[in-house]
Amino acid sequence: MDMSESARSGSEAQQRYNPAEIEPKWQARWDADERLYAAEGHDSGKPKFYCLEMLPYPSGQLHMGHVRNYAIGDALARFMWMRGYNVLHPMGWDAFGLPAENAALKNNTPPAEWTLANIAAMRRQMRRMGLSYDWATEVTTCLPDYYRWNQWFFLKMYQRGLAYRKKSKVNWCPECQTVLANEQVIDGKCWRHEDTVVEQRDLTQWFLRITQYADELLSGLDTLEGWPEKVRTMQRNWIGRSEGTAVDFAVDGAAEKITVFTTRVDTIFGATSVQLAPEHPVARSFAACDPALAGKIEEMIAQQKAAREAGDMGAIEKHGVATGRFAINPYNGERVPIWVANYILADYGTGAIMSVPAHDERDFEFAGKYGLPVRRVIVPKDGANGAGDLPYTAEEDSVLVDSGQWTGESCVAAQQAMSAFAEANGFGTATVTYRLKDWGVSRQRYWGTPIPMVYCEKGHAGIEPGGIVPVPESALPIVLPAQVEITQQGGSPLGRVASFVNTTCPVCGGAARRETDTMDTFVDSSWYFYRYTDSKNSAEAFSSDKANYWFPIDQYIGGVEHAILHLIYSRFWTKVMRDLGMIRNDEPAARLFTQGMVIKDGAKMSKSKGNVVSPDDMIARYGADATRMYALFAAPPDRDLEWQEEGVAGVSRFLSRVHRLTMKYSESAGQRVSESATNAGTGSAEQALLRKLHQTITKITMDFSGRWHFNTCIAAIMELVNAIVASEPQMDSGEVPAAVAAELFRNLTLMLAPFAPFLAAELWETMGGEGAVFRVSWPVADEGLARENEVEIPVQSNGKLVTVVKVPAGSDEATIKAAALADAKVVARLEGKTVVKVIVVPGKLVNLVVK
RNA sequence: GCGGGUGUGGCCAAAAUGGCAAAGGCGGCUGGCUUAGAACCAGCAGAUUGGGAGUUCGAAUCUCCCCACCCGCACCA
Repeated sequence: MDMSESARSGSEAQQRYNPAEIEPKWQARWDADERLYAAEGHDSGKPKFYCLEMLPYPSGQLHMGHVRNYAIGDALARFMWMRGYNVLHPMGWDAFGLPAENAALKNNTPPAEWTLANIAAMRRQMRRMGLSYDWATEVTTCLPDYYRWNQWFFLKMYQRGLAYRKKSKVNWCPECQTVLANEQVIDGKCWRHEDTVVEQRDLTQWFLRITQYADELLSGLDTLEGWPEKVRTMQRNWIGRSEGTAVDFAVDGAAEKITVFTTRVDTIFGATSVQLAPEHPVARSFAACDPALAGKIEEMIAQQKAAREAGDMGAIEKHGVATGRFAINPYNGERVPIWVANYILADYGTGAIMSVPAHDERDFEFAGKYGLPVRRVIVPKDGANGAGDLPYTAEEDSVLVDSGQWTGESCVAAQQAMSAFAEANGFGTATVTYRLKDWGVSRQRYWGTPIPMVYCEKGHAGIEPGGIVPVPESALPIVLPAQVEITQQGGSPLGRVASFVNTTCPVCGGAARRETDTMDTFVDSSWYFYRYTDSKNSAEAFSSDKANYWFPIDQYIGGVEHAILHLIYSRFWTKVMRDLGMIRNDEPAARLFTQGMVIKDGAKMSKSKGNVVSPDDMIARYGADATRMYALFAAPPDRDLEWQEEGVAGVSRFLSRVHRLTMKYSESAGQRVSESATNAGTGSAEQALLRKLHQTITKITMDFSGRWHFNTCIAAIMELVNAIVASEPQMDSGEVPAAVAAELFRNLTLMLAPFAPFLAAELWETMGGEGAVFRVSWPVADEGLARENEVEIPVQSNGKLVTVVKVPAGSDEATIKAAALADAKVVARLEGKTVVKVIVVPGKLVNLVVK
């Protein structure tokens, strides 16, 4: 009652919290100050901190996933500034890609225009959110000053044999009208069109030799301790390294041979057939003189295609057909039948296997179905001969039987010995196979980086007619023509631009045609974070000095959906740049954080589900501070977050409470704290408040350095504010001195700054604080003030609470025990019983074990 | 099938190393202020932590089994 009166009788300073007023005011000031969020030079004397969020595709609209991602990064960047770091916090645009072409078709707007307008709109939204980006370092991947370096890298890779062209079976998305990399095919569907089945086509395409780095990409994962284990596991699986042996089987009565890949060469004496993929060349050659077989193989291929299109490869039953031909096992000269089977993958290993039913689940099943013999050649070391059920797949503590000269050896030893034997006798070799394939980067699209290659029509010395000639570096960038008719069919749109296609050979000066495919947009995002360190450089992609200062990224933040695609390409690119001598780091990011999804009504927000919440609406209704703070408060950042508008309203209410309190006490809060608060009086209310304050500082500081449970940080701030509210009478009466109030509100504002920067800036100014609030030093907890001087010790009897006794903080075991046993309730409880044992945990509890 | 994650009041969620039957928010309820509502303010109620067993003086926390949901990978030789 006093309170509302004083609130009403208060001055203008007592206005209500109105984010619609204070946020634009601060935004205007921040926008006008280019140096505000600028990183300092290498000589700043401060430790560096590179805080990075994944750059968005400029669709034109920020969504809640972005808001969450950027709220996390922004809180961290501001905190690190307050901790005295030199922070690089950039933002950019992953601006090439198909949506711009689709929009062009739909609205008849050129992709460039559409994209740049979207970027402007989203930049505006980011500024409205108060995100602390250094816009001077902004990178836009669709501009020639950026993509010329894609071209430059491509040339470097070509020189080193890392970029090459080959004809192969590729994934084709009929919707995108372009090929896709393996990583971009999800369950047989396009990563952008989850209902579109990806087809297989034979095309000549450009590839980047990522497999050359397969081993390093794999072993490097072990060094990435700051990455989520989940992501590392996903990448390990994706790379799919597998050690084994390639063994040549001669085809009986023919010159051909079949090379099989096996990880269990030790079981080869148990091989009872050889199985070929339907597409295997030897299968084809058999089919050529066997129409019945040819028919069956065609059927198999057709069935597989149908299954893939139905997205249901698992449902297809394993089946095969005997070719009537035989292969010779080179270890024992045995003739085994050659089959063609639908479950053998043409593009893994050699597309052919030896089938060992006794020691492989799948071979066992297949042999059972077709009555192929099962021959046991491995037994447990200590078990009786032939003991145990088949298939027997263990390798540990197992030995070979019926395996010629290797009989009696352990599996592991035999694998090595038998590989060596094959090598020595010229019919095999130890081999490593990867699931990872080279990265197909050609796209038959317009809106991407032109591949800097031409085809010399007549050819010249060393180049056959139509041969590949790289464009010289001095001719870069190859600029994307502006006037292009975008259509949905008929190959790359660039192919129809005569002025682009027709050129001259840079070597012989004769007629030449330009490559009309463009690069996969994942090329753009593979190295953009290096460009941030030197985004205006027109002489090189970036200066090594600058990159070496800022890299590795100290914290990278983004969605887990990029665990394979973007994050494996980026790691590859980093290693290539290192080998080019441009950087020293082996990995792009020391720490990676993958935030959870934003969910609404139990499902991921999506237009098709109609459950999208617009950030603009939220900001208009509750303000940017409340919106972003809610995104941090509603769940730990790594978990999925259910968007509940009432929750945003709750955060908004909390902020207005902070505003009201700070305004009410702003005069005292504005006083310089002339004497150290540790010398303040000893009133219990003020002590309690100061204790709470310093406990809160400790907690938040800890959370920022470790696990980032911002939800609990914010909850802790709420607790502090609740405690202040509860002590309002004491503050009004002066029982809590003004100096203490000043200490409280000053620190409250500082702690709020990473989460609600607009309000923090406003309150800081009101209190007469100097400079930008997020460049003030982060508060340091005073342990003496945080410590309780008296602690409550629960006393249990057999684990059940009996009472609570108060003892001075730091009391020793004996004191606590004595206090507990002296308590009236305890005495009553113990009547007629025997205390068997007393457990005292100093500072924690007392547990009496009684009978 | 394999790998990873999650399960705490009506809802979102918190609880280093096991230690007061469990923070904070939303929602609900009561009261104040209001012509009334909104907003605001004061206060209240509400959970034996998916199920079961075990270890322990003591378990949301450790172990084992089971259930549910989610996310990766999936005929990889």
